[in-house]
Amino acid sequence: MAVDADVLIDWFDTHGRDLPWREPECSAWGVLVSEIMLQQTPVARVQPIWLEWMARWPVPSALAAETTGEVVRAWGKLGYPRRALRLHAAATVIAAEHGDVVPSDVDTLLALPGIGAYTARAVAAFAYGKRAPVVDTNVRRVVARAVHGVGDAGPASNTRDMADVEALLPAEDAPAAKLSAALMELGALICTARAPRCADCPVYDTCTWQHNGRPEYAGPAKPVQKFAGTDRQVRGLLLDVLRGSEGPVEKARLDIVWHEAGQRDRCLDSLLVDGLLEQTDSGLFALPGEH
DNA sequence: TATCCGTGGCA
DNA sequence: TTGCCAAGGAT
Repeated sequence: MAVDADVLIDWFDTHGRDLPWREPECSAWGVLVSEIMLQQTPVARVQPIWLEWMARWPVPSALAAETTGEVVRAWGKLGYPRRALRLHAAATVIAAEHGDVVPSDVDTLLALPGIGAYTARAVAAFAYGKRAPVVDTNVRRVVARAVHGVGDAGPASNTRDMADVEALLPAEDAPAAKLSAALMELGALICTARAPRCADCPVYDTCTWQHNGRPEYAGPAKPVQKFAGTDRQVRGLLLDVLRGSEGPVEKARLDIVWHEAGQRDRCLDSLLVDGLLEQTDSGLFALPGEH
C-alpha cells in the first residue's frame, strides 16, 4: 500500500496547519468561501481577506445583498476576480433556493456557479465530513509520486484522477474526509513541487517514487503561462484603477495604464462583458452597482 | 482538451 | 532577473 490512511491521518493531526476554515466551528459557508478564494491563490494571501469576509458576510444571504461592485472591491488583489462574481452568484442561489444553507450534496454543489469537480467535493468533505475524492494539484502530485512512482503528475484527467484517489479512501465518511485533507496538506507541506521534503514524509517507507529512486518527471512539458503583456495583465491594471477609486472614473484615467489602445479597449470591453465593470449614463466607468 | 482568466513570492 | 508555482473553473 503506497499510502497508509492511518499513518497519514496521524501525521495530519500532528503537523496540519491551524487554518481558520479548519476550525470545528467554521460554517459550511466559511468553508465554501475559503475554497473559492484558494483556487490558484496561496493561503497566506487568502487568510486576511477570508477573515474580513466572514466578519462582514457571515451567511450567504448577507453577501447576496451586496452589489457585485462592492464584492469585487472586497476581493482586493486575490486575482481572478470573476471568482468574486461567481461566489456572489452562488450565494444568491443558496439564499434563494437552499434556505441560506450551503448544499452538502456534490451534484447540487456542482450546479452552483464557480463550483467545479474539486470545490464541490472539497465542500462535501471538509464542511460536511463526507467521503468524496478531493483532487487538487497537491493531491495529483502526491498520487503521481506515492502511488504511480513518477516525479510529477501529467496532464489532468478528471475521471482517472478521481478514481485513483477514491481507491485510497477509507470506507467510512469521517476518516475518508480526514484523509482527503491530509493528502492535500502533505502535498502542500512535504510533497511539494520543488524540493520535496522527503526526509520528513510520513509515507516515506511506502512511497513508490522513493522505491523507484525518485526519477525525474518524464511526461509532456507543462505549458507555461505568460503574464507580462497579456490581456490578463491589462485587465488587472484597468480593474485596479476602479478598486482604488471611490466612484466612477473617466476613460482618460483608464487610458494611462496601458499604452496600446487596441488591446486596452478590447480588455475594457471584456471587463464590461464579464460584469466586472459598468459604464454610467454619462460615459464614466465604475464597479457594478457603484454609481 | 487546450486556453484563458490575476497576482505576487521565491529561487 | 526570469520563470515557476499557488486548494480550479468555464468554455
